[in-house]
Amino acid sequence: MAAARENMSYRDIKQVVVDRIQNRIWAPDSLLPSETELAEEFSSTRTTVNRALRELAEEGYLERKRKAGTRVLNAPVRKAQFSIPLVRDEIAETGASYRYSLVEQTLLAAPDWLAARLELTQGRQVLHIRCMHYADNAPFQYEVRWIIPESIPEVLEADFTQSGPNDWLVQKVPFTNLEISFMATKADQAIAEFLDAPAGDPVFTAERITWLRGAPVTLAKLYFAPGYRMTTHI
Amino acid sequence: MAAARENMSYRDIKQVVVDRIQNRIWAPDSLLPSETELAEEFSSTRTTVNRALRELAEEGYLERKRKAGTRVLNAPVRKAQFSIPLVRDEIAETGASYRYSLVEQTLLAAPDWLAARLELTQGRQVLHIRCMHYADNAPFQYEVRWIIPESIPEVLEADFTQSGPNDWLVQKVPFTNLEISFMATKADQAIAEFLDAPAGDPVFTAERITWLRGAPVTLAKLYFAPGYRMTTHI
DNA sequence: TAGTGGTCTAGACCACCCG
DNA sequence: GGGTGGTCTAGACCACTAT
Repeated sequence: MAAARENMSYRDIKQVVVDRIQNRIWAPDSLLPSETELAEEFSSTRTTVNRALRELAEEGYLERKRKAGTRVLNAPVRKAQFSIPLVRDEIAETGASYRYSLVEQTLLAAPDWLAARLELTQGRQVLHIRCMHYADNAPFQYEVRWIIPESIPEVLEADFTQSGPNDWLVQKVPFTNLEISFMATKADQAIAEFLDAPAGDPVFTAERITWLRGAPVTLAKLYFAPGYRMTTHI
Repeated sequence: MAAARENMSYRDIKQVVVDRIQNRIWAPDSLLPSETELAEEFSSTRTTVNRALRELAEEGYLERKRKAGTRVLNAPVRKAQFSIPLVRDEIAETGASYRYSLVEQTLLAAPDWLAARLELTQGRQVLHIRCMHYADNAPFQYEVRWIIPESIPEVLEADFTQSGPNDWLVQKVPFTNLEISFMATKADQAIAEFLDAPAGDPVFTAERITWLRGAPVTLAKLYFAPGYRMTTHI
């Protein structure tokens, strides 16, 4: 069968390994030859084989343990990757025009549920923003957001009438920790009105919490217009 | 400031780079020093620096181009990763007990929408299965699935009374291409009944299509019980 | 065309952990 | 204890692309 070929790149090796897994030459739960042996078979080096196997492990095909060796995973715990783009970009990518509109901006005391969610001490001041994102003038996403000025004081001077808090935050808050949840919620009166959907209808919802070096910066609830699907291929 | 240290691993280097990005020492859109320069600063080698920067690029922090160099990304197109576990495992992880129950199993001609969705020629025979997954005897997920026997003939002999098609497919279909979508749907009568929720309520729904070497194998619609959230941290 | 990242080689030491 | 993967080094050639 597959005789040793010359000049196999780590990509080639990945492909061969995946093929063998898919064709059950290496069945689920079975042990692969050691890196050294594979390097020999592929007339390659252990470094190159290592990279191939390491990436396949990251992709969920293999499990690797020192001494134990490399094993084919049977559970397809394949990792789905979603990129979480800015609404603006998400809309632009479909070729539609993007429009933003501010609905409300107020400074208020953090409601209890928010304080609990973000682990704030009570009575903290927060900036509350509601806004809309349109694609080709049709409602695309209704955004309800809370920002903690204590974590990012400049926000009190920011102007959200022309562009959304998302755009602003991206410029101000470099890279942080995120928690993203997806769920289905029932459209209340406000959501229904802004998304132009019947009240009570199901709405695909994302909740996104952002931290900057341990301090909570913002919580956003993103309500998507009816028909929205989040899709990925692996 | 940070003087060159000895023995920095690629992990250390990643950490330093992330810190510098977060502290705006390397601002968004700015260019990093070349790998060679960084290797010198960190008293390391280009290989090691390369691995650190490569991984950070995969994680969405950096953009790398030959000749152009390595640039800090400003758009936080951070990639959210979700693992898509078997229901059984997902339930087990919460510590709850898992129970499976078959609702219906029929062989029928593929409905038009399914044929279109899977790019089947019309009139193809499909196995239709409906089943339930319970966590601690409470409804957790209602599964509606179609399997194409032509792609995997053994399915006609399989027994789905004791365990679900998911478990069976995992054993039979090694690794394939997946398309996963998430959306919010409205509970119809059947969904409502099985999930023990009011009809018309929003239901978090996953649709999963699996291919085996280009041939469509199965389409599954997974309806989650009220309150379900899919969450990830990055 | 020159500079950057992409990749490979050959070798080494080490950490982990199964038997 | 010994074999496996994890990582690092030092060097090389190459592919791409900005200029």
